[in-house]
Amino acid sequence: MSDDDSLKVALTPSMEAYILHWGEMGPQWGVNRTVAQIHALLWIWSEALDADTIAATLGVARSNVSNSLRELRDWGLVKPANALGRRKELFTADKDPWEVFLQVLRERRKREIEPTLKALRGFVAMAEKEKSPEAVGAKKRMLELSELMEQLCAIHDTASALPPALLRKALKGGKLLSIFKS
Amino acid sequence: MSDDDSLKVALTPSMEAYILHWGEMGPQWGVNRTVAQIHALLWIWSEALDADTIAATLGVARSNVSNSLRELRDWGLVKPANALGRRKELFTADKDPWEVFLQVLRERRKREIEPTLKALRGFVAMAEKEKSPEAVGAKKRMLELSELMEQLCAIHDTASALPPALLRKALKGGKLLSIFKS
DNA sequence: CTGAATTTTCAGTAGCGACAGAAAAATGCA
DNA sequence: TGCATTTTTCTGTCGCTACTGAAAATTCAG
Repeated sequence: MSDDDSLKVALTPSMEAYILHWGEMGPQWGVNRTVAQIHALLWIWSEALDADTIAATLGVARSNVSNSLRELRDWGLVKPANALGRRKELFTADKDPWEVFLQVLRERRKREIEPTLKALRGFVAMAEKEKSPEAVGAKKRMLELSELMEQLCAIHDTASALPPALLRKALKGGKLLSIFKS
Repeated sequence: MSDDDSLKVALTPSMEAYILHWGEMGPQWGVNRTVAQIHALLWIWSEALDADTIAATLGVARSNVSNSLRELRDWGLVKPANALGRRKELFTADKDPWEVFLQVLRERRKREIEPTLKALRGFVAMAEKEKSPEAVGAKKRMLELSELMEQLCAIHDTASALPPALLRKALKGGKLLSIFKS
């Protein structure tokens, strides 16, 4: 706590606890601690914050904040808020949990699922030339896996084509669940 | 490739490519490269393999395989196959992509979602005592987030209560998608 | 019970990513 | 256009995790 306290934002205990917890979760979701903490801070704090304030509040280097903010922008989770009359840039995060969730889903699909699916199809093509029994079984499995991924993508496509409000309502109301039971 | 080649299993090019790719994906899903590679190998290979063979095939230390296999057993992704008359233990992975996917879902829920949900409820309780406008907004958001997680858990519960075959059929047939459109 | 085969644990190492701090670049007001 | 403010890039360090190889423990045949 040797930082410039004058910039710090006054976190309540619950906010601090939340930010710390989120920071621990981050690594398991493919972003590092600082990135996750910054997102947590911007998500929980109503007003937009500038980079220096974030750095002071979280007790990390200014440069670290700069890099982390870029990553969050690449993820589509943080956007610049225009600073009326302010010199410093301000940043905010979308506050709607569903939007955040769906955005992470979109991004992970783009970054991981799609490339893997493409690679998988390549492997299947490669396996066409391989005639051993082992190779035949492997090819079959790789094909099944790619089909699974395609199905998941199709579900995602349909769901994300809907107006968000409708999607949320459908899931909340348990209407979705009924389909499984019929 | 200075290992004992005599134990190695003969991977086709497509298998090798698949294992390498999976190894790269692993870290983004919360397991390290070796763990992911071993799972890929056991998944793609029809017969059960012993630890030494795995080590030789992947070119990693025997002890590394031992630890990784334990982790995979903890994830419920690999199980010992009884070695009829063999001294060495053999291991296999479930070959069904859907089963693997659902198992990962189950496990991640148990390890990450549930504890976070519990923590979140604690934070909300903590926030009850905090009366500033900022704290009120934060509490509201944390509550919304916990509700989102509860809904996702409910969907997961319903889906996993079904016989697997039925679930797969529902998803494949696109029946699921229709609910969104109505 | 003894000793070989096998697995697990342990301690040390190496490599990689996160991070801080300094230097460079960019921005925008006078 | 010059200068102060702010942001980004760059370089080096630190810490952590994955990994190896060796030692310890376990298992099992004879």
